[in-house]
Amino acid sequence: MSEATSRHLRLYVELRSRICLLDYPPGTRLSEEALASEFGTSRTPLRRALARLEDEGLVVSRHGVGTLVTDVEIGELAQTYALRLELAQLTGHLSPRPATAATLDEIKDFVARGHALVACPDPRVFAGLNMDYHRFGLSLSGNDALRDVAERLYFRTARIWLKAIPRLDLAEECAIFLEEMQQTETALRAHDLHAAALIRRAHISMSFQRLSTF
Amino acid sequence: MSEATSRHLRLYVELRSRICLLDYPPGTRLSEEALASEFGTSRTPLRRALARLEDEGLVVSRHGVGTLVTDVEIGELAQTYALRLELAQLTGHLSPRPATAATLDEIKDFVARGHALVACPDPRVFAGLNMDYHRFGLSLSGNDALRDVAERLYFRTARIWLKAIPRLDLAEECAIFLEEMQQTETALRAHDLHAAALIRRAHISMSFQRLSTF
DNA sequence: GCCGTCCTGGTTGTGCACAACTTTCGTCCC
DNA sequence: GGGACGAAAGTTGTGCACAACCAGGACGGC
Repeated sequence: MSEATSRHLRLYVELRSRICLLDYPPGTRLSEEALASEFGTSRTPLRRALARLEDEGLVVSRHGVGTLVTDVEIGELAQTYALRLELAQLTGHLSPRPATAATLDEIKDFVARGHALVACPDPRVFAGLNMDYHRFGLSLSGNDALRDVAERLYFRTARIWLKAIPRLDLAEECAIFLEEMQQTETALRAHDLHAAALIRRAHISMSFQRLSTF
Repeated sequence: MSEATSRHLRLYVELRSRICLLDYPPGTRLSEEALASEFGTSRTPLRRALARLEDEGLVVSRHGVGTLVTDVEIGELAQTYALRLELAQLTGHLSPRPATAATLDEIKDFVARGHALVACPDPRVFAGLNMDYHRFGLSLSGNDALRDVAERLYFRTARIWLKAIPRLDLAEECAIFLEEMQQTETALRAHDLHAAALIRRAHISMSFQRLSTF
Protein backbone atom coordinates (compact mmCIF):
# COMPACT_ATOMS: atom_id res chain seq x y z
CA MET A 1 0.00 0.00 0.00
CA SER A 2 1.26 3.43 -0.91
CA GLU A 3 2.37 5.98 1.64
CA ALA A 4 -0.47 8.34 0.74
CA THR A 5 -3.14 5.65 0.94
CA SER A 6 -1.98 4.46 4.32
CA ARG A 7 -1.92 7.98 5.69
CA HIS A 8 -5.39 8.64 4.35
CA LEU A 9 -6.70 5.49 5.97
CA ARG A 10 -5.06 6.33 9.26
CA LEU A 11 -6.62 9.80 9.36
CA TYR A 12 -10.02 8.56 8.24
CA VAL A 13 -10.23 5.70 10.72
CA GLU A 14 -8.99 7.79 13.61
CA LEU A 15 -11.43 10.62 12.96
CA ARG A 16 -14.28 8.17 12.46
CA SER A 17 -13.50 6.53 15.77
CA ARG A 18 -13.39 9.84 17.59
CA ILE A 19 -16.75 10.81 16.14
CA CYS A 20 -18.41 7.48 16.94
CA LEU A 21 -16.92 7.26 20.41
CA LEU A 22 -18.27 10.75 21.08
CA ASP A 23 -14.87 12.32 21.57
CA TYR A 24 -16.41 14.70 19.06
CA PRO A 25 -20.12 14.74 19.90
CA PRO A 26 -22.66 15.88 17.28
CA GLY A 27 -22.36 19.60 16.65
CA THR A 28 -18.64 19.78 17.36
CA ARG A 29 -16.72 22.00 14.99
CA LEU A 30 -13.58 20.36 13.66
CA SER A 31 -10.78 22.73 12.72
CA GLU A 32 -8.85 21.59 9.67
CA GLU A 33 -5.80 23.55 10.71
CA ALA A 34 -5.76 22.20 14.26
CA LEU A 35 -6.25 18.59 13.15
CA ALA A 36 -3.64 18.92 10.42
CA SER A 37 -1.04 20.14 12.87
CA GLU A 38 -2.02 17.45 15.38
CA PHE A 39 -1.46 14.73 12.78
CA GLY A 40 1.67 16.39 11.44
CA THR A 41 0.45 16.97 7.89
CA SER A 42 -0.80 19.90 5.88
CA ARG A 43 -4.45 20.62 5.33
CA THR A 44 -4.53 18.83 1.97
CA PRO A 45 -4.41 15.17 3.11
CA LEU A 46 -6.58 15.99 6.09
CA ARG A 47 -9.22 17.50 3.85
CA ARG A 48 -9.18 14.27 1.86
CA ALA A 49 -10.18 12.36 5.02
CA LEU A 50 -12.82 14.92 6.00
CA ALA A 51 -14.27 14.78 2.49
CA ARG A 52 -14.76 11.04 2.86
CA LEU A 53 -16.44 11.50 6.22
CA GLU A 54 -18.71 14.07 4.59
CA ASP A 55 -19.59 11.72 1.72
CA GLU A 56 -20.59 9.14 4.32
CA GLY A 57 -22.68 11.62 6.25
CA LEU A 58 -20.66 11.81 9.46
CA VAL A 59 -19.71 15.47 9.10
CA VAL A 60 -20.84 18.36 6.97
CA SER A 61 -18.55 21.14 5.74
CA ARG A 62 -19.99 24.60 5.24
CA HIS A 63 -18.00 27.23 3.45
CA GLY A 64 -16.97 30.03 5.76
CA VAL A 65 -18.42 28.31 8.81
CA GLY A 66 -16.62 25.09 9.57
CA THR A 67 -16.82 21.33 9.50
CA LEU A 68 -19.51 20.11 11.89
CA VAL A 69 -20.21 16.62 13.24
CA THR A 70 -23.71 15.69 12.12
CA ASP A 71 -26.64 14.54 14.20
CA VAL A 72 -29.28 12.01 13.12
CA GLU A 73 -33.02 12.42 13.58
CA ILE A 74 -35.15 9.58 14.86
CA GLY A 75 -36.76 8.87 11.48
CA GLU A 76 -33.50 8.14 9.74
CA LEU A 77 -32.34 6.17 12.76
CA ALA A 78 -35.41 3.93 12.51
CA GLN A 79 -34.85 3.26 8.81
CA THR A 80 -31.20 2.47 9.33
CA TYR A 81 -31.97 0.11 12.19
CA ALA A 82 -34.64 -1.64 10.14
CA LEU A 83 -32.05 -2.35 7.50
CA ARG A 84 -29.36 -3.32 10.00
CA LEU A 85 -31.70 -5.95 11.41
CA GLU A 86 -31.97 -7.65 8.06
CA LEU A 87 -28.27 -7.42 7.36
CA ALA A 88 -27.44 -8.90 10.75
CA GLN A 89 -29.56 -11.91 9.97
CA LEU A 90 -27.99 -12.21 6.51
CA THR A 91 -24.57 -12.73 8.06
CA GLY A 92 -25.85 -16.19 8.92
CA HIS A 93 -26.88 -16.94 5.32
CA LEU A 94 -24.42 -15.26 2.99
CA SER A 95 -21.21 -17.30 2.86
CA PRO A 96 -20.99 -17.86 6.62
CA ARG A 97 -17.55 -18.80 7.85
CA PRO A 98 -17.45 -21.92 10.05
CA ALA A 99 -16.41 -21.16 13.61
CA THR A 100 -12.79 -22.15 14.19
CA ALA A 101 -10.85 -22.50 17.42
CA ALA A 102 -9.65 -18.94 16.90
CA THR A 103 -13.25 -17.75 16.62
CA LEU A 104 -14.11 -19.44 19.90
CA ASP A 105 -11.10 -17.86 21.56
CA GLU A 106 -12.23 -14.48 20.34
CA ILE A 107 -15.77 -14.76 21.63
CA LYS A 108 -14.45 -16.09 24.92
CA ASP A 109 -12.29 -13.00 25.19
CA PHE A 110 -15.27 -10.80 24.42
CA VAL A 111 -17.25 -12.44 27.19
CA ALA A 112 -14.36 -11.82 29.56
CA ARG A 113 -14.27 -8.16 28.58
CA GLY A 114 -18.03 -8.09 29.07
CA HIS A 115 -17.67 -9.34 32.63
CA ALA A 116 -15.07 -6.66 33.30
CA LEU A 117 -17.44 -4.04 31.91
CA VAL A 118 -20.33 -5.19 34.08
CA ALA A 119 -18.05 -5.07 37.10
CA CYS A 120 -17.08 -1.51 36.28
CA PRO A 121 -19.55 0.15 33.89
CA ASP A 122 -18.16 3.00 31.81
CA PRO A 123 -19.69 4.56 28.70
CA ARG A 124 -16.38 4.93 26.85
CA VAL A 125 -15.32 1.33 27.52
CA PHE A 126 -18.81 0.20 26.56
CA ALA A 127 -18.56 2.04 23.26
CA GLY A 128 -15.15 0.62 22.45
CA LEU A 129 -16.20 -2.94 23.26
CA ASN A 130 -19.37 -2.52 21.24
CA MET A 131 -17.40 -1.34 18.22
CA ASP A 132 -14.97 -4.24 18.46
CA TYR A 133 -17.79 -6.71 18.90
CA HIS A 134 -19.62 -5.33 15.92
CA ARG A 135 -16.55 -5.93 13.79
CA PHE A 136 -16.29 -9.45 15.17
CA GLY A 137 -19.90 -10.14 14.23
CA LEU A 138 -19.22 -9.09 10.67
CA SER A 139 -16.15 -11.30 10.47
CA LEU A 140 -18.47 -14.30 10.75
CA SER A 141 -19.56 -13.72 7.17
CA GLY A 142 -17.24 -14.17 4.21
CA ASN A 143 -19.23 -11.76 2.07
CA ASP A 144 -17.11 -8.63 1.62
CA ALA A 145 -19.94 -6.56 0.20
CA LEU A 146 -22.12 -7.37 3.19
CA ARG A 147 -19.33 -6.45 5.57
CA ASP A 148 -18.69 -3.12 3.86
CA VAL A 149 -22.33 -2.17 3.83
CA ALA A 150 -23.03 -3.22 7.41
CA GLU A 151 -19.96 -1.42 8.68
CA ARG A 152 -20.98 1.73 6.88
CA LEU A 153 -24.43 1.63 8.43
CA TYR A 154 -23.03 0.90 11.88
CA PHE A 155 -20.78 3.93 11.86
CA ARG A 156 -23.61 6.01 10.48
CA THR A 157 -25.68 5.59 13.65
CA ALA A 158 -23.43 4.27 16.39
CA ARG A 159 -22.82 7.69 17.90
CA ILE A 160 -26.53 8.38 18.20
CA TRP A 161 -27.17 5.26 20.16
CA LEU A 162 -24.19 6.00 22.38
CA LYS A 163 -25.43 9.54 22.94
CA ALA A 164 -28.62 8.14 24.44
CA ILE A 165 -26.85 5.82 26.86
CA PRO A 166 -26.74 8.33 29.72
CA ARG A 167 -30.55 8.48 29.57
CA LEU A 168 -30.80 4.71 29.86
CA ASP A 169 -29.63 2.52 32.72
CA LEU A 170 -25.93 2.07 31.99
CA ALA A 171 -25.51 -0.92 34.31
CA GLU A 172 -28.51 -2.64 32.76
CA GLU A 173 -27.28 -2.00 29.23
CA CYS A 174 -23.94 -3.52 30.12
CA ALA A 175 -25.63 -6.57 31.59
CA ILE A 176 -27.78 -7.03 28.48
CA PHE A 177 -24.73 -6.68 26.28
CA LEU A 178 -22.89 -9.33 28.25
CA GLU A 179 -25.89 -11.61 27.94
CA GLU A 180 -25.86 -11.21 24.16
CA MET A 181 -22.21 -12.17 23.99
CA GLN A 182 -22.77 -15.17 26.21
CA GLN A 183 -25.67 -16.38 24.09
CA THR A 184 -23.54 -15.92 21.00
CA GLU A 185 -20.75 -17.93 22.58
CA THR A 186 -23.20 -20.77 23.13
CA ALA A 187 -24.33 -20.62 19.51
CA LEU A 188 -20.78 -20.56 18.20
CA ARG A 189 -19.76 -23.50 20.36
CA ALA A 190 -22.63 -25.38 18.72
CA HIS A 191 -21.31 -24.18 15.35
CA ASP A 192 -24.71 -22.70 14.61
CA LEU A 193 -23.93 -19.47 12.75
CA HIS A 194 -27.54 -19.15 11.78
CA ALA A 195 -28.50 -18.94 15.43
CA ALA A 196 -25.70 -16.49 16.16
CA ALA A 197 -27.01 -14.20 13.46
CA LEU A 198 -30.54 -14.40 14.83
CA ILE A 199 -29.30 -13.56 18.30
CA ARG A 200 -27.55 -10.52 16.89
CA ARG A 201 -30.68 -9.48 15.07
CA ALA A 202 -32.80 -9.86 18.14
CA HIS A 203 -30.51 -7.74 20.25
CA ILE A 204 -30.20 -4.98 17.70
CA SER A 205 -33.98 -4.92 17.52
CA MET A 206 -34.42 -4.76 21.28
CA SER A 207 -31.70 -2.18 21.60
CA PHE A 208 -33.58 0.09 19.21
CA GLN A 209 -36.83 -0.52 21.08
CA ARG A 210 -35.27 0.66 24.33
CA LEU A 211 -33.75 3.58 22.51
CA SER A 212 -36.95 4.81 20.92
CA THR A 213 -38.91 5.12 24.14
CA PHE A 214 -37.93 8.79 24.11
CA MET B 1 -26.97 23.70 -1.64
CA SER B 2 -23.63 25.43 -1.86
CA GLU B 3 -21.86 26.12 -5.10
CA ALA B 4 -18.99 23.78 -4.22
CA THR B 5 -21.26 20.92 -3.20
CA SER B 6 -23.32 21.13 -6.36
CA ARG B 7 -20.22 21.16 -8.53
CA HIS B 8 -18.79 18.18 -6.66
CA LEU B 9 -22.00 16.25 -7.15
CA ARG B 10 -22.14 17.10 -10.83
CA LEU B 11 -18.59 15.89 -11.43
CA TYR B 12 -19.07 12.76 -9.34
CA VAL B 13 -22.34 11.71 -10.96
CA GLU B 14 -21.10 12.42 -14.47
CA LEU B 15 -17.90 10.44 -14.01
CA ARG B 16 -19.76 7.60 -12.33
CA SER B 17 -22.16 7.42 -15.26
CA ARG B 18 -19.37 7.38 -17.79
CA ILE B 19 -17.66 4.56 -15.94
CA CYS B 20 -20.82 2.47 -15.54
CA LEU B 21 -21.98 3.09 -19.11
CA LEU B 22 -18.56 1.91 -20.31
CA ASP B 23 -17.61 5.22 -21.86
CA TYR B 24 -14.55 4.53 -19.72
CA PRO B 25 -14.17 0.73 -19.74
CA PRO B 26 -12.17 -1.00 -16.98
CA GLY B 27 -8.48 -0.25 -17.35
CA THR B 28 -8.98 3.20 -18.85
CA ARG B 29 -6.58 5.82 -17.54
CA LEU B 30 -8.32 9.03 -16.54
CA SER B 31 -6.22 12.17 -16.82
CA GLU B 32 -6.93 14.67 -14.06
CA GLU B 33 -5.67 17.53 -16.16
CA ALA B 34 -7.74 16.62 -19.22
CA LEU B 35 -10.92 16.10 -17.20
CA ALA B 36 -10.39 19.29 -15.25
CA SER B 37 -10.08 21.33 -18.42
CA GLU B 38 -13.09 19.57 -19.94
CA PHE B 39 -15.25 20.49 -16.96
CA GLY B 40 -13.80 23.96 -16.73
CA THR B 41 -12.31 23.66 -13.25
CA SER B 42 -8.88 23.20 -11.79
CA ARG B 43 -7.56 19.86 -10.65
CA THR B 44 -8.56 20.45 -7.03
CA PRO B 45 -12.36 19.98 -7.26
CA LEU B 46 -11.91 17.24 -9.81
CA ARG B 47 -9.61 15.35 -7.46
CA ARG B 48 -12.34 15.59 -4.83
CA ALA B 49 -14.68 13.69 -7.16
CA LEU B 50 -12.05 11.14 -8.15
CA ALA B 51 -11.25 10.56 -4.48
CA ARG B 52 -14.87 9.67 -3.82
CA LEU B 53 -14.91 7.29 -6.77
CA GLU B 54 -11.79 5.69 -5.36
CA ASP B 55 -13.32 5.34 -1.89
CA GLU B 56 -16.23 3.54 -3.53
CA GLY B 57 -13.96 1.26 -5.51
CA LEU B 58 -14.74 2.45 -9.04
CA VAL B 59 -11.25 3.76 -9.75
CA VAL B 60 -7.83 3.43 -8.20
CA SER B 61 -5.20 6.17 -8.18
CA ARG B 62 -1.57 5.20 -8.22
CA HIS B 63 1.10 7.79 -7.54
CA GLY B 64 3.15 8.47 -10.64
CA VAL B 65 1.06 6.16 -12.82
CA GLY B 66 -2.46 7.47 -13.16
CA THR B 67 -6.06 6.97 -12.15
CA LEU B 68 -7.37 3.71 -13.55
CA VAL B 69 -10.94 2.42 -13.84
CA THR B 70 -11.12 -0.79 -11.81
CA ASP B 71 -12.24 -4.21 -12.89
CA VAL B 72 -14.08 -6.74 -10.71
CA GLU B 73 -13.27 -10.41 -10.45
CA ILE B 74 -15.99 -13.03 -10.55
CA GLY B 75 -15.73 -13.85 -6.85
CA GLU B 76 -16.51 -10.35 -5.71
CA LEU B 77 -19.23 -10.11 -8.32
CA ALA B 78 -20.91 -13.22 -6.92
CA GLN B 79 -20.85 -11.86 -3.38
CA THR B 80 -22.22 -8.52 -4.45
CA TYR B 81 -25.02 -10.14 -6.42
CA ALA B 82 -25.89 -12.40 -3.51
CA LEU B 83 -26.38 -9.31 -1.39
CA ARG B 84 -28.22 -7.39 -4.09
CA LEU B 85 -30.75 -10.24 -4.31
CA GLU B 86 -31.64 -9.85 -0.67
CA LEU B 87 -31.80 -6.07 -0.84
CA ALA B 88 -34.07 -6.19 -3.88
CA GLN B 89 -36.51 -8.33 -1.97
CA LEU B 90 -36.28 -6.03 1.04
CA THR B 91 -37.60 -3.13 -1.02
CA GLY B 92 -40.95 -4.90 -0.76
CA HIS B 93 -40.78 -5.11 3.04
CA LEU B 94 -38.98 -2.02 4.34
CA SER B 95 -41.40 0.93 4.27
CA PRO B 96 -42.75 0.20 0.78
CA ARG B 97 -44.41 3.16 -0.88
CA PRO B 98 -47.93 2.48 -2.22
CA ALA B 99 -48.08 2.69 -5.99
CA THR B 100 -49.68 5.98 -7.06
CA ALA B 101 -50.96 7.04 -10.45
CA ALA B 102 -47.59 8.65 -11.07
CA THR B 103 -45.88 5.34 -10.34
CA LEU B 104 -48.08 3.57 -12.86
CA ASP B 105 -47.31 6.24 -15.45
CA GLU B 106 -43.63 5.73 -14.83
CA ILE B 107 -43.68 1.98 -15.25
CA LYS B 108 -45.85 2.37 -18.34
CA ASP B 109 -43.23 4.67 -19.79
CA PHE B 110 -40.51 2.16 -18.95
CA VAL B 111 -42.41 -0.57 -20.78
CA ALA B 112 -42.70 1.72 -23.78
CA ARG B 113 -38.99 2.37 -23.75
CA GLY B 114 -38.48 -1.38 -23.42
CA HIS B 115 -40.49 -1.97 -26.57
CA ALA B 116 -38.41 0.61 -28.40
CA LEU B 117 -35.26 -1.10 -27.20
CA VAL B 118 -36.41 -4.52 -28.37
CA ALA B 119 -37.26 -3.04 -31.75
CA CYS B 120 -33.80 -1.59 -32.03
CA PRO B 121 -31.31 -3.27 -29.64
CA ASP B 122 -28.32 -1.16 -28.64
CA PRO B 123 -25.93 -1.75 -25.74
CA ARG B 124 -25.64 1.92 -24.77
CA VAL B 125 -29.41 2.46 -24.78
CA PHE B 126 -29.82 -0.79 -22.86
CA ALA B 127 -27.37 0.39 -20.23
CA GLY B 128 -29.07 3.76 -19.84
CA LEU B 129 -32.53 2.21 -19.52
CA ASN B 130 -31.24 -0.33 -17.04
CA MET B 131 -29.74 2.40 -14.87
CA ASP B 132 -32.94 4.45 -14.92
CA TYR B 133 -35.02 1.38 -14.16
CA HIS B 134 -32.80 0.44 -11.28
CA ARG B 135 -33.38 3.87 -9.76
CA PHE B 136 -37.10 3.47 -10.28
CA GLY B 137 -37.05 0.14 -8.48
CA LEU B 138 -35.38 1.74 -5.50
CA SER B 139 -37.91 4.56 -5.42
CA LEU B 140 -40.55 1.98 -4.48
CA SER B 141 -39.06 1.81 -1.00
CA GLY B 142 -39.21 4.72 1.40
CA ASN B 143 -36.13 3.54 3.29
CA ASP B 144 -33.30 5.97 2.53
CA ALA B 145 -30.61 3.75 3.98
CA LEU B 146 -31.73 0.86 1.80
CA ARG B 147 -31.72 3.07 -1.27
CA ASP B 148 -28.24 4.39 -0.57
CA VAL B 149 -26.81 0.95 0.00
CA ALA B 150 -28.47 -0.65 -3.00
CA GLU B 151 -27.43 2.16 -5.28
CA ARG B 152 -23.87 1.88 -4.11
CA LEU B 153 -23.82 -1.85 -4.84
CA TYR B 154 -25.44 -1.36 -8.22
CA PHE B 155 -22.82 1.09 -9.40
CA ARG B 156 -20.13 -1.12 -7.99
CA THR B 157 -20.90 -3.93 -10.44
CA ALA B 158 -23.09 -2.53 -13.21
CA ARG B 159 -20.16 -2.01 -15.60
CA ILE B 160 -19.06 -5.59 -15.25
CA TRP B 161 -22.41 -6.96 -16.23
CA LEU B 162 -22.58 -4.53 -19.13
CA LYS B 163 -19.12 -5.53 -20.25
CA ALA B 164 -20.32 -9.11 -20.69
CA ILE B 165 -23.33 -8.15 -22.79
CA PRO B 166 -21.51 -8.52 -26.12
CA ARG B 167 -20.79 -12.12 -25.21
CA LEU B 168 -24.46 -12.79 -24.54
CA ASP B 169 -27.35 -12.52 -26.99
CA LEU B 170 -28.16 -8.81 -26.95
CA ALA B 171 -31.60 -9.21 -28.52
CA GLU B 172 -32.53 -11.90 -26.02
CA GLU B 173 -31.32 -9.83 -23.09
CA CYS B 174 -33.45 -6.93 -24.27
CA ALA B 175 -36.47 -9.18 -24.55
CA ILE B 176 -35.95 -10.57 -21.07
CA PHE B 177 -35.59 -7.07 -19.69
CA LEU B 178 -38.83 -6.00 -21.33
CA GLU B 179 -40.54 -9.03 -19.86
CA GLU B 180 -39.35 -8.07 -16.39
CA MET B 181 -40.76 -4.57 -16.75
CA GLN B 182 -44.07 -5.91 -18.03
CA GLN B 183 -44.37 -8.32 -15.12
CA THR B 184 -43.57 -5.48 -12.76
CA GLU B 185 -46.26 -3.34 -14.36
CA THR B 186 -48.78 -6.08 -13.68
CA ALA B 187 -47.68 -6.32 -10.05
CA LEU B 188 -47.85 -2.56 -9.57
CA ARG B 189 -51.31 -2.34 -11.11
CA ALA B 190 -52.38 -4.91 -8.54
CA HIS B 191 -50.69 -2.73 -5.88
CA ASP B 192 -48.62 -5.69 -4.83
CA LEU B 193 -45.22 -4.24 -4.00
CA HIS B 194 -44.20 -7.47 -2.38
CA ALA B 195 -44.63 -9.24 -5.71
CA ALA B 196 -42.80 -6.49 -7.57
CA ALA B 197 -39.82 -6.91 -5.28
CA LEU B 198 -39.82 -10.68 -5.78
CA ILE B 199 -39.89 -10.23 -9.54
CA ARG B 200 -36.91 -7.92 -9.30
CA ARG B 201 -35.09 -10.42 -7.14
CA ALA B 202 -35.81 -13.24 -9.53
CA HIS B 203 -34.52 -11.34 -12.53
CA ILE B 204 -31.35 -10.18 -10.81
CA SER B 205 -30.74 -13.79 -9.87
CA MET B 206 -31.31 -15.10 -13.39
CA SER B 207 -29.26 -12.31 -14.88
CA PHE B 208 -26.30 -13.38 -12.76
CA GLN B 209 -26.84 -17.00 -13.70
CA ARG B 210 -26.59 -16.18 -17.38
CA LEU B 211 -23.60 -13.99 -16.67
CA SER B 212 -21.63 -16.61 -14.79
CA THR B 213 -21.71 -19.25 -17.50
CA PHE B 214 -18.30 -17.95 -18.55
C1' DG C 1 23.48 -9.82 -27.75
C1' DC C 2 22.31 -8.81 -22.89
C1' DC C 3 21.90 -6.60 -18.69
C1' DG C 4 22.14 -2.75 -15.69
C1' DT C 5 21.92 2.33 -15.32
C1' DC C 6 20.41 6.70 -16.04
C1' DC C 7 17.54 10.02 -18.05
C1' DT C 8 13.25 11.91 -19.55
C1' DG C 9 8.40 12.59 -19.95
C1' DG C 10 4.31 12.28 -17.66
C1' DT C 11 1.34 11.44 -13.65
C1' DT C 12 -0.48 11.84 -8.91
C1' DG C 13 0.38 13.84 -4.05
C1' DT C 14 1.52 17.95 -1.12
C1' DG C 15 1.98 22.48 0.67
C1' DC C 16 1.03 27.15 0.39
C1' DA C 17 -1.11 31.49 -0.74
C1' DC C 18 -5.17 33.58 -1.72
C1' DA C 19 -10.23 33.86 -2.86
C1' DA C 20 -14.97 33.31 -1.16
C1' DC C 21 -17.87 33.16 2.43
C1' DT C 22 -20.10 33.58 7.20
C1' DT C 23 -20.47 35.27 11.73
C1' DT C 24 -19.68 38.58 15.14
C1' DC C 25 -18.88 42.77 17.06
C1' DG C 26 -18.32 47.59 17.00
C1' DT C 27 -19.82 51.98 15.26
C1' DC C 28 -22.53 55.39 13.42
C1' DC C 29 -26.84 57.39 12.08
C1' DC C 30 -31.51 58.31 13.19
C1' DG D 1 -32.05 53.49 22.55
C1' DG D 2 -32.51 50.88 18.24
C1' DG D 3 -31.29 49.46 13.94
C1' DA D 4 -28.50 49.24 9.94
C1' DC D 5 -24.14 49.17 8.08
C1' DG D 6 -19.43 47.78 7.76
C1' DA D 7 -15.09 46.14 9.12
C1' DA D 8 -12.55 42.27 10.97
C1' DA D 9 -11.55 37.68 12.23
C1' DG D 10 -11.90 33.06 11.23
C1' DT D 11 -13.25 29.26 8.27
C1' DT D 12 -13.57 26.34 4.05
C1' DG D 13 -12.79 26.21 -1.18
C1' DT D 14 -9.57 26.94 -5.19
C1' DG D 15 -5.63 27.36 -8.05
C1' DC D 16 -0.92 26.85 -8.72
C1' DA D 17 3.82 25.47 -8.24
C1' DC D 18 6.61 21.96 -6.97
C1' DA D 19 7.85 17.40 -4.89
C1' DA D 20 7.54 12.37 -5.25
C1' DC D 21 7.14 8.74 -8.07
C1' DC D 22 6.73 5.39 -11.99
C1' DA D 23 7.29 3.48 -16.71
C1' DG D 24 9.81 3.24 -20.82
C1' DG D 25 13.57 4.01 -23.67
C1' DA D 26 18.35 5.34 -24.72
C1' DC D 27 22.93 4.25 -23.74
C1' DG D 28 27.00 2.20 -22.29
C1' DG D 29 29.65 -1.70 -20.23
C1' DC D 30 30.42 -6.50 -20.57
